[in-house]
Amino acid sequence: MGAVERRARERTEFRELVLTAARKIVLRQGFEALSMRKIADEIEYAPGTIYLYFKSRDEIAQELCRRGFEDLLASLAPAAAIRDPAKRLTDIGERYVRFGLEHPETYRMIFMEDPKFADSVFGEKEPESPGARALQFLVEAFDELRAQKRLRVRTASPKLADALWVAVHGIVSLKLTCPGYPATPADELTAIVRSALFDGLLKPG
Amino acid sequence: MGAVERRARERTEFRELVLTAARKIVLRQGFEALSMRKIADEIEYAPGTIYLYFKSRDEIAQELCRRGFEDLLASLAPAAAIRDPAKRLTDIGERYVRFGLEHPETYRMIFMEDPKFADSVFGEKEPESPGARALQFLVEAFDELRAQKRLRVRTASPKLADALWVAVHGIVSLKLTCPGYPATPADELTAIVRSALFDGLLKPG
DNA sequence: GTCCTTAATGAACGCTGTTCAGTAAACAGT
DNA sequence: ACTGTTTACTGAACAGCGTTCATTAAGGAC
Repeated sequence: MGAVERRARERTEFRELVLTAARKIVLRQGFEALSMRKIADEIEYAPGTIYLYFKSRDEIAQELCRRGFEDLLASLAPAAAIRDPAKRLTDIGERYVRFGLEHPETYRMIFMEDPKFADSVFGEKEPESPGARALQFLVEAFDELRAQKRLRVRTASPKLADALWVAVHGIVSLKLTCPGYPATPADELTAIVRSALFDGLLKPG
Repeated sequence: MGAVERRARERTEFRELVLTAARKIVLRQGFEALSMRKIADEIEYAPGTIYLYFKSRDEIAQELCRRGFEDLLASLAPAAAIRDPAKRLTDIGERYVRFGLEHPETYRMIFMEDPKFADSVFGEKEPESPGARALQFLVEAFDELRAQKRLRVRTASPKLADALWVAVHGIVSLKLTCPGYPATPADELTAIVRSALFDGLLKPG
């Protein structure tokens, strides 16, 4: 009898229903406006029902973060096709900033709210948390640059990757928080940071 | 008769009482735990009373931001004594990062929450909002470098100032949101960013 | 002493996350 | 087909939130 399987399927279907509704609310009204009662209204169930499928509001938010981060990774993926590691890093940076500005609510949720939400992306000690995977992408590019003897610093690749990450994150998060500041457009900031980092880190030519 | 003056004084005294209590709560329990009822409890007044002195919770939060930013500015001030503009910029960056990490709740409140809070620092169209004043501090240093012909880029000083700002902000805000990431310690990140920016922007020597 | 302005209250409204006793429907066993 | 049990779901309830407002108590003026 497939009763057990059917229940499992219905369970994931209901979770999907909730997450879809939650995502819709976050996109339309912002993360802070996400409430269990609004989700319940949206899917036409009583508020209590959601707690039969999710432990808490935080679990829903964390799942949204996990998926949002997957979206971010997917938007960076095309850069992998670029052979030259320096150009690849540039492309990743530009894509990262673009994603953040085009999906402000998603980006806020992952990188600017409570640490416990970011935990769902970076937290798990697994060797391969989604966040660690993304960073590895950067680390490899720096390793390639080093192998090609194009780096003029001895700084370890993971540290260079972190530095690049904080820089692009700074651009996105400041733009999302301070309306009107920084006055310089995001793409110009990205270009300045890129040129400064690369002219500073790479050998001429 | 000084009745009018006395009322005005009592008014600012009560506001001060509220703000002090609010600050205490934010520091002890975090910004999200700040509530009108907790403030009322702390100062031993009814919740409604606070509304006779503040328009809303947001007004209190904005005033806390304004003061928090003044504290940040004050913590950067000693850097002004440094003659060499490059060393001055380095010192400002280090002080900025240190302030952010040592006052996480204050920093969060100003730069990572709702844009309306940051508005109290950067918003007003006055020529001299606190935020604009702070940025001017950076702009002047870059202007000095340019006057000394030590810059190897033509990029306008305000844009270079913005770029430096987003970089240090990136370090602080990522450290505050992602526990454990970036793995590289903040001071190392600061050093990498500094060296990359300066080696990239400044002429050798 | 009376009047009037002002300060302060605390109950109320509608919202929040979360829990839980109660109900109704689906299923299993005979 | 009927009973017994498991399951899904509800909606009322609790504690807390920001905010408003009619009501009360106190202070100053004449």
